[in-house]
Amino acid sequence: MSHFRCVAKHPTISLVGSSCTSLRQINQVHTQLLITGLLDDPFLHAQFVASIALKHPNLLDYSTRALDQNPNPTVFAFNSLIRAHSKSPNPQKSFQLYNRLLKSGHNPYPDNYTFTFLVRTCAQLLDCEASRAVHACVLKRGFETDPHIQSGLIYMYAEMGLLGCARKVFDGIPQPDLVTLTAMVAACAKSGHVGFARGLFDSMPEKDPIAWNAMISGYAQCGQSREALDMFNLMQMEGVRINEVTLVSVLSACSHMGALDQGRWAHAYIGRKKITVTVTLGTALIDMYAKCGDVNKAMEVFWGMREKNVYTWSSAMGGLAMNGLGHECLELFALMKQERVLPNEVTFVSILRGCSVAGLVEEGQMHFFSMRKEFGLEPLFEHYGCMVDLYGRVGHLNEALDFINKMPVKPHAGAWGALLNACRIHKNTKLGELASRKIVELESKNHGAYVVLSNIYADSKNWDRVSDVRQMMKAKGVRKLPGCSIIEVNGEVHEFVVGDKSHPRYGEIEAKLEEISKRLKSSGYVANTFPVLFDLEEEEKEDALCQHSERIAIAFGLISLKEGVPIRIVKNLREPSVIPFYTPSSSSYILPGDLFLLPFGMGEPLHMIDIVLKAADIMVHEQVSLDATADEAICGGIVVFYYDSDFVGDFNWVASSPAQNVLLLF
DNA sequence: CTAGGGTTAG
Repeated sequence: MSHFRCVAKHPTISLVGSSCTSLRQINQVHTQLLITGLLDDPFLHAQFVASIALKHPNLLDYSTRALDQNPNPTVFAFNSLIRAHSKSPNPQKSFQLYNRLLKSGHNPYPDNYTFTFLVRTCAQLLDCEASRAVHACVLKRGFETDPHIQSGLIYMYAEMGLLGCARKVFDGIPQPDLVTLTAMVAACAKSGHVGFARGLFDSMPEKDPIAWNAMISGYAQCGQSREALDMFNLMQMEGVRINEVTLVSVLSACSHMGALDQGRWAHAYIGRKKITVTVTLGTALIDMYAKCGDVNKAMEVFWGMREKNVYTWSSAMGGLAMNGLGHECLELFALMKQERVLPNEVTFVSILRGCSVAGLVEEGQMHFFSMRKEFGLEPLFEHYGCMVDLYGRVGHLNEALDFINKMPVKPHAGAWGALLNACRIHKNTKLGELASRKIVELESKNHGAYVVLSNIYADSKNWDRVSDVRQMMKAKGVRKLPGCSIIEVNGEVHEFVVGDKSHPRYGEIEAKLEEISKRLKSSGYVANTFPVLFDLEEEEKEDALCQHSERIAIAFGLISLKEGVPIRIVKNLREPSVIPFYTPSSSSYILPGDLFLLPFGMGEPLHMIDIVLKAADIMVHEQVSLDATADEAICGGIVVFYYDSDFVGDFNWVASSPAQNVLLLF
């Protein structure tokens, strides 16, 4: 039988991998191999098993059964199956194969290959017990010096959040190579120690594109979007090859900071460099456009993709919901089912949000129940939160509370948070108190609960209570997250916090701020100071209002952007970001001095603010609730028009949110 | 004949 070994690839067997697409064809080849006795050769048998296992992952049972068709299967055959199973939906089956390998006689012992695959299986399963066992076997058999296994172990421990273990492995390597170093960089970043990752990255004697990608995605995953983009610029300056993965991380960073210009640039770059838009890259583009408020562009990318997976569908649906297009979100879900793509938990978050923004309570309930019934998906905390939001937004506060009380799991802060938010929208102080108390019980450092509660009190002009909350926050050392505003100018991102004087052009900014104030006052503007900064004196309030980070960012936009260019301010507050969009327009029905904030997500505090500049007079206000009456909403120069279908033809609309009956015009 | 590091949605 040794003469078979001269054959690099037996023609019949290579047929199985390359041109057999159906089970029927594989069966035919298989039968041939059995009849001719070729499968008796362990070498050819292994080749056969390997090619089905790796090229037809759906037929794993088939290839596993084929293992028995040779009395003495080789380690290679076992390894191929273990490897294939490690990537399958049932990775634990690779352990069964490993046990069979151990029992299968003296000659096939597990080798270093076997363990690289088993380590992968552990990482896939996030199984600590199994990881310890596999690691122990590695040590027992002396494979711990194999660099493939070392990097695998680092990856495995990082996946499980055991950075200490990853580090132990790493420290045991006398001369870590490029791959193990990159694995460690990624491990540190994944565990949130991105600064440490950077130190390690900088110390690397050589870096390839993958190492750079690890660093960039590390920043992006830690929420350090700016650093991710900085890193990307550095990568370009150093002339490192940029690939698809780089751009996915860059787009993700853009999404999180609402950097539409940078995102568009990345999109153009993909086109210019003829980079293939894979499913992953396409999904990242959809997410970027949707989160930056350009939902039309997001959908354009979506429809242009020929391959779509759950991520793609969920992102698009989530993007539609986020931009107030609840009905469209649900239509897309119908289409997704038609295309036989199975939804997962994340898809249902998008669906429920779609129902929520469209105010479709019953449809939301229906989907919530169908999750388990139709798709076998157990609702997670997020879904319960969405349901509370669904009831709460339309004003069914008692039902929302009822839903919380009947939750089969202990209500989490998010569920109470959704209720609290609904209480703010529908001005229910009593229930709001309950909800915020619950949140604080669960998360004592949750500043949001205090802030919203104090907003509820401020709303009903209950100043004593407002001050109580304030005192409580001080006593417990709860601090509000500093809000910051980001503005892009010529692709460069500038960040401002309240009262920020650190910008190199602050002198000009200050002059512009004063000019704005004067012009607004001269046209009769009176600062609307009561909802914010309640513990200050009136003059201080007004002063503080002028120091808002949005205002500073706008002033900077005014001095640095050309007239007619939209000023786009992105806020960092709270995830998920809700981002509106703008359309520059030449027609103007509004007087100069008006400022347009385009809020999305009914009753949400503004996370992202788009400002369309028509004239140099601008005023900005912290936030506006969509539940405010039109009169209330027109404060601080913010104009929010309530939607009236008769208006649509007359106005050049910027953004509309039919579910909220809000139309924003300029 | 096989193997290691980087990627998307909440």
